[in-house]
Amino acid sequence: MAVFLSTFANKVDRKGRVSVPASFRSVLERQASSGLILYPSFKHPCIDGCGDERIQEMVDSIDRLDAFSEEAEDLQTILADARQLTIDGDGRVMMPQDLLDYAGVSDTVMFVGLGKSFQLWQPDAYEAHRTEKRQRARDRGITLPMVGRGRDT
Amino acid sequence: MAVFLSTFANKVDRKGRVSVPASFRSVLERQASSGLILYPSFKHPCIDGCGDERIQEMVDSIDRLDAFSEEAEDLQTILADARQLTIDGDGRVMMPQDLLDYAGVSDTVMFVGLGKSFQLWQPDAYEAHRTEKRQRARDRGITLPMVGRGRDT
DNA sequence: CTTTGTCCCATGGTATCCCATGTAATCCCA
DNA sequence: TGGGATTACATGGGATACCATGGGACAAAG
Repeated sequence: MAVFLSTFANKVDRKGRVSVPASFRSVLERQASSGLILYPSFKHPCIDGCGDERIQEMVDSIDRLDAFSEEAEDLQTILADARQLTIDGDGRVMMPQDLLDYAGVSDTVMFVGLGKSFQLWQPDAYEAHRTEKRQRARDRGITLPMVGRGRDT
Repeated sequence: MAVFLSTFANKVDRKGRVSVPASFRSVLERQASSGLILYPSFKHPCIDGCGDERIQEMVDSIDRLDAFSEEAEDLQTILADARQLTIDGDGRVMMPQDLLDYAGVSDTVMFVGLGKSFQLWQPDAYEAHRTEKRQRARDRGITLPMVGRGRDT
């Protein structure tokens, strides 16, 4: 499995530790990620996460924008706010308290797979977010222009 | 056989396991799928299913959209709701309870081949769905423009 | 010396593996 | 072509391994 899929609700223990879902860990390992990277989402009250690979792509993408442009500066704040966490021997990470606060997480956090990246949400907030997005997708008549169609991939 | 064809009614045992129809398994194996992927259908009270291959295409397609765009977010809900299941040595998978609930399945589930993908239905619901769709096709006098005739797709 | 993060071990629940059985389809040979 | 033998497949149950989680011990930092 090479992508982050599905959602998992895990507990934050009193020491601030959280188990990273096993399937997410295997994706990260495949990326040769030394750990995982978290940063506050600028669109939602949640935490964005990914592996080294994805951050590298983001850095490259930002680098391609005009230097000193407002857009580039804004996006660079993502990098400034990002935290690199190491996964311990039991598959857990220490969650920074300020990120937990930002997402409103107290004792349970949801890992949400988004393909090449993932998010961490407070359970109720995620449920609301999910329903809204799903409804919107349905209303719009969801379509996905697939790349590689017709190929025998 | 390279496509998902026909329908099969299989039992969900008390542990939540279901045998994947042998012909479906051989299609998945041909795709080099390590398992199969299920997600709740947008349009019907059933479960959509496919192999890794198709999900990978979806991820790539979403990845071409601008990161953080609304469109990408809507589509990512599919990935968030998706589950990757591994097929065990006996050709079975563990069905997630919430997906069973979504489709209204209790003890029997129907595997419905749709060519490049498939669906899982509660038997009665599927029968109703099937007659309705067949009736509509007949009423409209449906035709099918064939593509790629002669190709090995 | 207190606090905070890391490491190690223990535990309960659950998914996975392995083996057994019944049944239906297929094969084989007369 | 019929009928017994064999295989493939779906299904059930018990044993095992994995995973999320909690707590204590140790080390580093202030």
